[in-house]
Amino acid sequence: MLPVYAFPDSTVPRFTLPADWPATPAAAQALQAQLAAQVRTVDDLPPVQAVAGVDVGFVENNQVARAAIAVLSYPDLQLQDQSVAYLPVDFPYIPGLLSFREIPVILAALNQLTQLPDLLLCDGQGIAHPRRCGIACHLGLLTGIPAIGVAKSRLVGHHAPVPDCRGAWQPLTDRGEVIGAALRTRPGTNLLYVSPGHRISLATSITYVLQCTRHYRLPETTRLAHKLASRRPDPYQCELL
DNA sequence: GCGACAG
DNA sequence: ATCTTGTCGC
Repeated sequence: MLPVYAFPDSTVPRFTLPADWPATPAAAQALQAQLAAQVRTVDDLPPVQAVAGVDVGFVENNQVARAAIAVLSYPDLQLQDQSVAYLPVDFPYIPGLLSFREIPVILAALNQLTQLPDLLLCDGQGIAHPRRCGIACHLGLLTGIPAIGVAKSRLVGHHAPVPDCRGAWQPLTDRGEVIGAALRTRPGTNLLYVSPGHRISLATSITYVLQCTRHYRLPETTRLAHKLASRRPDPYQCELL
């Protein structure tokens, strides 16, 4: 029997929200301008042995946010660890300010992991954002973990038509700069919008997204996290709501 | 003023 | 995101 007093392990880092976490859209937008300056889009990642997919959903009439994280081994993509966390919602959904609504519950889920990933695949944009600070940038900066933005639709930017074959892509451009890629991960389906979050380049981001994609449009990391999330919570966790 | 607008 | 059955197509 494991001694309960030996848990949680104090050597595992605990992520917390900064003391100056914004409470209003105006404050959030101002903070993004500061954060964007700290984002690094050059490759600076360790040998990737574990990749995590993050998925956020809402329950209780959208009053409670639910974050699910699936950690897979890389490159074999076998499930290594998982966690689901819940937290009351305190910020509205505003295009461009998604991270302020989802990051609190994501940090809670990360803190429940036994093993931290070397790379994060986030649902949403990286620098393909009006102020170049999508949720993947924000999460990458707060955790220090290299992150990639993998969005199912476009927030900003434009691109040329993408051939209907897996692996094809076109640069996503906005105000004269390349901010990401419109990537085809599967023929006959909608594109994926990939952009660097933090500590990774666009080219490397595309490579990892393709490596994490098998027979479906979405990466296995995201699919497993989503499956985890939609799974009926056990009686024990129901008591916490 | 009129569209566009991650999840 | 979420509400939701069947159905069109490879």
